Parts: sequence; structure tokens; C-alpha cells
Amino acid sequence: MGFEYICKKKNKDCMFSKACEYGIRASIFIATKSSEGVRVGIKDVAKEIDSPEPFTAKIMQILTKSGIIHSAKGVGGGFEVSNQALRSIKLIQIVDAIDGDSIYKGCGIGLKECSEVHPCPVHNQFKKIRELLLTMLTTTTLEELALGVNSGDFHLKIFSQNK
Amino acid sequence: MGFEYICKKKNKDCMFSKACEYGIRASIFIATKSSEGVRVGIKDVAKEIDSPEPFTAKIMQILTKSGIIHSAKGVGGGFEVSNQALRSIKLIQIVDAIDGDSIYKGCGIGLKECSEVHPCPVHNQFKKIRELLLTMLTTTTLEELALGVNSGDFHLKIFSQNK
DNA sequence: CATATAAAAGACAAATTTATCTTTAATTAG
DNA sequence: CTAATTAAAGATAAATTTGTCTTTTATATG
Repeated sequence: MGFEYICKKKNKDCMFSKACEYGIRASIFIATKSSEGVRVGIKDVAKEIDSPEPFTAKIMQILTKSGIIHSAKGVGGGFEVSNQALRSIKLIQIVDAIDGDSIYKGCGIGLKECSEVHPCPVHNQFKKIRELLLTMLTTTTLEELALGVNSGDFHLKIFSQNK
Repeated sequence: MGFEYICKKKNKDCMFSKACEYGIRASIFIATKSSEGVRVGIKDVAKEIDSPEPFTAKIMQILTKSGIIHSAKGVGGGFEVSNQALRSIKLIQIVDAIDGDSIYKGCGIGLKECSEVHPCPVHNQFKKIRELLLTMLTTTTLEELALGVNSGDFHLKIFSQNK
């Protein structure tokens, strides 16, 4: 046919890029381990969140450069989140670092010039969604997500091995 | 550095793929013209919505195959939306046809197994957003978007030439 | 200090999305 | 019926995102 390759996007599962999805999943996993005082290596991270290891390593570099995750080289090294950071880090920091702010700032149909004074046709329809998304990202902490996983109520894998 | 090409996604401006953004913009423009009883060619569509013409033509093929937009070949041909369709067509039909349903159905962090009974760590946070998005897409009609543009309240271009 | 370990960095490759170009098919008008 | 017009279809190319591999750098330990 010749055009089917256009539609039904494969990678863009939803809101975020694959890189950002991996980044969020990795951060949550590292947070669950850090709350137990355990550092984890990239191998464990990739295995746990079911992501390609080298690609995940790249994403970890972004997160460490952004100061979201702490890393240590050498024997006994790995990734961790400080107790202080665990409480202060919000989901939006991870998203911003990897995907940028377009998801909650950009125009719903990609217009460069779209604002309250010059709205696109779907501006009002998307306004509430962007606001809700921004609020959610701004208020959700890494700690609460990690706690949810540690308690066994929420899962990063199909079969929970946390309890 | 070697990893900057990963982050700050360029195309994925926001919710939808470029193809879907073009598709929505094109549909709205065609609807505004159809409400005036005028058919428009692919050239006019691409010019009006500021999109690459051949790519837009491909997207139009999806929309015509999906029965959302009607097309006519030959002299005086072009694209149009019937008065009947104008009222019945919802935004979700365009999105479904081009991007599929992952944006309002998929897991926020890309897990295949994510549901009410086996929720991912951000499941509850994303629930409201997905619901709001689905409701918005399901209730917004092509007609109301076209009316907004025709009235001059909303814009597909930077400088409105509609009034 | 030498060695092992583990992240960082850089180069490269594959897959996907976006964009372009050419040819074909359908329709209208003369 | 022929020519002009316009969308459809198909092939190809460019850009972007995702994924892989190798080398380098930093750190802990003996």
C-alpha cells in the first residue's frame, strides 16, 4: 500500500519517549533500592526495568548530569538516590531532563504560535489536560513512587519479587 | 559529548505525532472550507496549515480511507467534509486513524502489563489524565473546531486572514 | 602501585518517523 | 476521445530516536 508505515506509531507508546520511560522506571527502581541503603549497577537496573542496558546507561548519564541520580565509579559503585533527594525530587525533573517541557507546554497540534491571546483551535480543549499533567508531574515525588513499589501495591515488573 | 542527541526530543512536540498534528490541522481547515461549500486541493491544505505537501498528501490518504474526509479526483476535485460528517466526526477518530489509541490507553511509563489489578507506580497519577484526554477527544467535534476558526476566535496560522 | 570494577564517553548501527519525488488512476471539460 | 487536473500509490531519501559496542576514566582494594 505504501502509507501504512506512517500510522499507528510504534515507539511513542504514550506521553513520553522511550528514553524518558526508561529514565522514570530506572529512577523509581534505584529509589526503591536506595531506601534500603543499597546501590545498584547499570546491569541490575536494566534487568529490573526490562530495558536495553547500553541505552539505559546513556539515559543514566543524563540523570546523573542533571543531579537527579548519584553515581559512583569503581568497586562497589553504582547508582543511588540520597535520602534528601528521594523526598525532594519530583517526576517533572526527570521528564524535563530527558524529554524537555514540550509535553506540558507545547501546542496540542504543533503550532509555534499558540497562546492565550492567539489560541489554536484546540487550545482550550488541551488547556485542562496540560494543567493536570503539569500539576501531577510537579507534585509527584520519587519517594511516593518508590514507597508504592516497596509496599507491593505497584509494580515495575509483571511478577513482583518484592515480597 | 555523545548523549545529547538522546534528550530534548525534537519532533514529538507533545501528545501526538507530527503526522497526527498535520492530520488534525488539515481536517479543521478542510472543515472550515466545507462549511462554506468549498472543496480544497492538497496544495491549499499544505499551504494553509504550513506542512510539507507530499507528507500531508499521505496523511490525507489515511483520513479518506478512514472515511473521515471525502476526496474527489479530477478537475474541480479536492477534499471536503460533508455537512453530516462535520457534526458527527470527533477528534478521537482522527487520532485513532493516525496514531492509534496508545496515547489514551497505554501505560504512562511504557509497561505492557499495567492495569487496575496490576498497576505500575504511576498508574493512578496518569489515570485522571488519560480519562480527561479520552473525554475531550470523544466529545470534541470537527464542527466546533471549524466554527471557532471561522469566527476568528481561534487560529491555524499566525496571521488570521479569515476576517 | 597494580588490578579489578563500574560508570562515562564516544563511535557506530538499526529502527522508526518524517519528508520527497515519480508514476498511476480517476474525473471533468472540451 | 483527448487533454488537463487532481488524488492515490509506490519508491526512495532524510532526520530522528532507539539500541549496541568499544574505549576511557575514576575508584576501591590488595
